[in-house]
Order: sequence, then C-alpha cells, then structure tokens
Amino acid sequence: MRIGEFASRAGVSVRSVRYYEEQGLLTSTRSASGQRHYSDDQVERVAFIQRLYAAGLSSRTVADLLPCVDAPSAEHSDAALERMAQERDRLTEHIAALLHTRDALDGLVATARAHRASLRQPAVRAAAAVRPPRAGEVMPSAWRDETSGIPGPCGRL
Amino acid sequence: MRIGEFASRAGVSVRSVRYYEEQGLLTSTRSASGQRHYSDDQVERVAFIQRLYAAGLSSRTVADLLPCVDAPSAEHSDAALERMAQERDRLTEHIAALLHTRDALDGLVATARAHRASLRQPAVRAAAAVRPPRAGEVMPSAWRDETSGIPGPCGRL
DNA sequence: CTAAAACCTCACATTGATGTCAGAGGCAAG
DNA sequence: CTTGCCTCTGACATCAATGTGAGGTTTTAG
Repeated sequence: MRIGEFASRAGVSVRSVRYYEEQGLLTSTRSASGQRHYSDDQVERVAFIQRLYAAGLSSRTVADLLPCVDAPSAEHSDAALERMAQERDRLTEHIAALLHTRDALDGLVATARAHRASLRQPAVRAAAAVRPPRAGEVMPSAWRDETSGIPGPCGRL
Repeated sequence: MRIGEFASRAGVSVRSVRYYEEQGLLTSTRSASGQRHYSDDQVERVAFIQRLYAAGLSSRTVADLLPCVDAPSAEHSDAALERMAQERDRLTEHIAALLHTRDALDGLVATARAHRASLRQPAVRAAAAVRPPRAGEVMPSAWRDETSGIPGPCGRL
C-alpha cells in the first residue's frame, strides 16, 4: 500500500511516516518512480514506535533498540541488553512519579468536592496529606497577595 | 531569598523560575530595585509544578488549576472540578499505557537474555506475546531486507 | 571605593515531533 | 489527453520549556 493509506491505517500523519523513515525507525520499498510502499506488518511497527514515544523514549533511543527487536542476533551483546533494562527502569521510575502525582490530583479533587459541601478547610492541606513520604511538608499558602498583575482566579476554565 | 538561591534550592534554573512567573504559576515580591524575592513556601510550589509538568500538563493547564489549589473558594465551580477530574483520568490512562509498554520492554529483555542462552527464537514473538489483550497480533518480521541505506545493527549503542 | 557576582529585561537560539507550503512528477478515470 | 488526487523533496513554521547572550543595574565582599 502507498503512504497515504498506510498512514491513515496506522493512525499517524503522512509527514510522521516519512519522519520515522528519516530517523531509521521504518523502511519502505520504493516503486520505480520513487513512491514508498508498505506492508501490513509495518502498521504494527508504527504502533510499537508510538508506544515507545509515549513512554518517553526519543527517536534516537528507539532507533538504537528497534533493530535488536527485529533481528535477535549475537551482536546485541551486553550494551543493548543493558540499554533496554535501563530504559525499563527509567520507565518504572516515571510511572511511580505519575502515580504519585495522580494521588495528589485525587486529593485535590476530593478536597474540592468536600469544599463544595461548604467546609472551609484549605485544599492545600489535603493535597499535601496525600503526597508521599516526606514529612513535615506544607504546601505554599502564599500567592494570595496579588502583587503582580497575574490573572488569578479560577473563572477562566 | 533572591532568585539564585531560590532556583538552586528548588532544583531548577533561574531562567525557569522567571518563566514560571511569566506563565502565572509563581509570584514574587519585588525589592525597591526590582529584584525578586521568594519565601520557603514557594520552593514546594515549584516542586509541585514540576510534578504536574512531568504528568504531561502544560503550563497553561497548570495555570488554570493552581489558583484553585491555593484558594479554595466557591468560584471553582463545576468547571474547575471537572477539569481536575479530567486530567486525573487522562493521567490514569497514560499510566496504563506506560505499564503496558513496560511489559513489552520486559518481554524484550527477557527474550534477549534467553537468546544469549543460545536459543534461536525471534525476540519479536516474545514481545508480542507479552503485549496485552489484542489477539492474533503479530509483530513485524520485516525490516530484514535492508533496501534503503539506513544504519542497521545494534552495534552503535 | 572597587571589582566580582548576582540580578534585571529583552530577545534570539535550541530541541523533537510534526504541520504546512511550494514546485514537480506519478497514476487512474473520464 | 486532461483533470484530479496522490506522492516526491526540501524547506520553513510551530509549540513549550529552556538555554544563552547582550547591555545595564544592584548587591556583596575585599
């Protein structure tokens, strides 16, 4: 199939497909006139690339790892293995941080809900309470002195 | 404290601190000569901002939500609450996707290790097997015909 | 007092993935 | 053959957070 259909099937833009090729993440066979052609398999590949992007890997890193995914040979010695494990760990850390932040957001939402039930306790405390180990920590109660001309209230959502 | 100490205490660059202020995420009191001054509280605030950034929120979104964190008032009506809950859900989805990708990486690492034990099974299969619900899915076995002059093997890690 | 270090504003550069445009050629249907 | 849609390359634009540098003022240390 040609690039247009391929791109829409993979759910990305034509531009992106060309970019992936430029970065060495994807190959295409070219017709005599120079047009790119793709097989169904490649669609899966794009999905995988997207997932790695979402995981925070750069094009460069993906380009380093993908060949090892494709052709497991003796060459991917310790270095590649190391790199993969390392990215995995980075990802694990990142996930932990996100869970953590999500908890904070949960706290905020909960407090907001509670507040709407007419309680007058500041949201900040609840958010801080939800946050993890660090003890004795207090969220800034500042910001109320609107010294600079910065917007302010919640109206503009 | 002045901006230099503040920035290093918060673990960000001076430039970033000024940027946060420009974006309405942070305020500062100014001395007569125009220099910014910060309180200890603000350090926490920066940490929180960083976490929201890491969670994929944009400056704009953070600017929308932070005031509600600071001053829980009746104004953060449904809109703000909605927004927070929505960001939380987005985050949850994102986390799920990452867990998912991490599993795939785990699969790759495992396969690579297995391969180093001299087995000849292609890594691709293992990775796909680890991946989640979608059935009948097969990773691209292509890429071996190196038609274009794209780099290739794993050597350059 | 003087020099160094820190600060100010303004403005332009950078990075990564992608959008967009221009000019030219390819390919199928009428 | 022509019209319309798709593709090609190449280049410039975008966005967000940050880096960087110039040119000038303030604060601090000797």
